[in-house]
Amino acid sequence: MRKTDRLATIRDVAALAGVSVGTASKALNGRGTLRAETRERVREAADRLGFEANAAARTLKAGRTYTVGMITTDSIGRFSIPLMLGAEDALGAGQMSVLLCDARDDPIREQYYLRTLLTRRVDGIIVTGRRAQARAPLAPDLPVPVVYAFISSTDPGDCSVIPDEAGGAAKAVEHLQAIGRRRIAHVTGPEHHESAIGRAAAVADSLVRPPLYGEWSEAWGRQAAALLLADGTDFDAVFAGSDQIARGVVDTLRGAGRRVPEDVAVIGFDNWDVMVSASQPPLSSVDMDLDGLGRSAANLLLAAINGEPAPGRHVRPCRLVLRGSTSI
Amino acid sequence: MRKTDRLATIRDVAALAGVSVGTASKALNGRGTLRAETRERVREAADRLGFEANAAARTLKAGRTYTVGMITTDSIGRFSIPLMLGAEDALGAGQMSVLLCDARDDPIREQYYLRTLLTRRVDGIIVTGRRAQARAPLAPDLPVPVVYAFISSTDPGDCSVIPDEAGGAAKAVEHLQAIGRRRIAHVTGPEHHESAIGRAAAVADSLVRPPLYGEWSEAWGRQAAALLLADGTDFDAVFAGSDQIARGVVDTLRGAGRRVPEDVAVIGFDNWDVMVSASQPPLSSVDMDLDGLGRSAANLLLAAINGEPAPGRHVRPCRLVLRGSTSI
DNA sequence: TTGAAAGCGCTAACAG
DNA sequence: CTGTTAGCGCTTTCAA
Repeated sequence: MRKTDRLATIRDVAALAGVSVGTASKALNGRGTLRAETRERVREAADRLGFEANAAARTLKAGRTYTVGMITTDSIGRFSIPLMLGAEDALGAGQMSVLLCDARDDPIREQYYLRTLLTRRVDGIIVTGRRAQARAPLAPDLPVPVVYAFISSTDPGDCSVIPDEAGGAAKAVEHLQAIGRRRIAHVTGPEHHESAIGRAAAVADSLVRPPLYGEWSEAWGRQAAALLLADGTDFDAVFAGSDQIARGVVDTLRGAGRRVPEDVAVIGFDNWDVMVSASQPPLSSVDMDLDGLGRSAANLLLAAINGEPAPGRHVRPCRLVLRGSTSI
Repeated sequence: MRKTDRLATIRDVAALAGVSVGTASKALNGRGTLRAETRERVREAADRLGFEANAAARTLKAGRTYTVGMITTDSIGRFSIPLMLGAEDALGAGQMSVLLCDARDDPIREQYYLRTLLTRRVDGIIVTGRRAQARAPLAPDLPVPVVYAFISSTDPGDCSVIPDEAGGAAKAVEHLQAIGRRRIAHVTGPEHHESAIGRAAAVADSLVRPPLYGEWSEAWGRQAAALLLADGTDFDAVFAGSDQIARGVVDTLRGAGRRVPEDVAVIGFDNWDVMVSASQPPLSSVDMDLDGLGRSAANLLLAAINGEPAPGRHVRPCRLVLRGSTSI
């Protein structure tokens, strides 16, 4: 970068190169037909001045900002981040920048950000959130394409990309069965939480007893495991609704002398590195591929921006990652 | 938001209201002297058309974008997030938007993003990263103000906001001493890691034995605790370099029959909610106030944008959060 | 092969 | 009190 104080304009470049601004523009953008020597001279001048074309001016002319807005409805957290990174990655490859908006569960903030994004004429908007759940559309009839990622829109005409949580849960239980477990317990989050419900429903038929609903915390995992031990449930596997729960379960089981995975195999959900690797033994877990979800969302958005919208709910598979808690 | 397909321009508004664009502009921005009735009529027209002023046009005129770039040098992670949120919060209050750039430890990416931000004529840039460490400046002589947050710039003339890690460490040890502990061990991260070194140096005089350096992981915490138990060190407190390490320490101590905090008091570092609350007992920990750091950085950037730069390293205090692992 | 000029949407200075 | 006009920086016809 050069040491200018005011950023150079194309007029400065043109002047320094001794050409008109039109010529300078062509030279810098490889348009039109210019003498190679002229082109070179302009490039050099631009270099010397540390010239960077003013995006606002370009936008004004082109009607495109090459910017998308990313709104996280609830605060940015563990789930939104990989999503955002995936999206940012895919968008960056297409030279798009990302405007970050953290609405923090506040509808007022959300609408404020929406207006900001509209004012800035973003080419599109990605909406994401902390939990995989349907939410009301951002606003009716927006003049730019919108893609919902992780969360989905209640309007089926909107474009949403969501993980196949039920499928992931099924995979977990199928694996437990494949390693010979038949008495599977399920410990998961709150009964009013869509993810907890959906995953539980997907595995209900294979459970040795009704799911235990509680919080998404290690403490609940410990509590639930104690409960299972206390009430005499005969179980040889636990499918946990989150890695935190799984870890609590594992700790308590081992504390009570049950071997993991020999006596009880355990599978978590989220594949959260910190949890799965700190657990003893390391946790097998269901990975929702948030990164891929974000990338998908970004690509769907890019397609929509280019006039090829793909409305509807796009469901992406989860994958099972196996570690010590299910393999001996 | 209205159902237009192309966003309305001020000319549409003016036409609908039956006034000139100049008048419309004044009406919408509360400038000049207009009849109240006219003002109202224009406002209504704007409303009906769902008009949002084009930011690019404004930018072109005003020379300001009301946008700042946020570059995370290493990938966005646990430390950058609260920072970013704090900054975004402070900036949002000033109507500034944030362009997110994740450079992922890749200098090429970083320079690419820098150019993007310059092209977009951001009013300023915040640079942040995963670890509190000095780094080379983004580039020499940038035409916009830059503030480094959490990480700092090796150029003392740059503006950096960093946590007082040494102070935080001192606080931790002072508290341990205040509750009567005299034989304090220190288990921390890699010996080549600035944070580990700085914190260890700050407490060296109060330690019962040289610090144990290892990884920033629970596994290392467990290992180190086992080591302390095995080599016969007589200790009644452990100051851990991270909450993860602390948690590993606690688990192993309890497993070996030492009571926490009765026999050994433990303090962690980072005050990472997931860790401190899942630990049994909950962990006392040093909080670097990343959120406040981000807010500070944003405010320093805003000041610099307004022509009042505050170069140099700004050190912000850590605070000790007390929980069960140090109080009986 | 190059230059001149119009115009993207908006604001502000100046006329009327 | 309102309208006209110039100009922010750039790209893109259209002429020369």
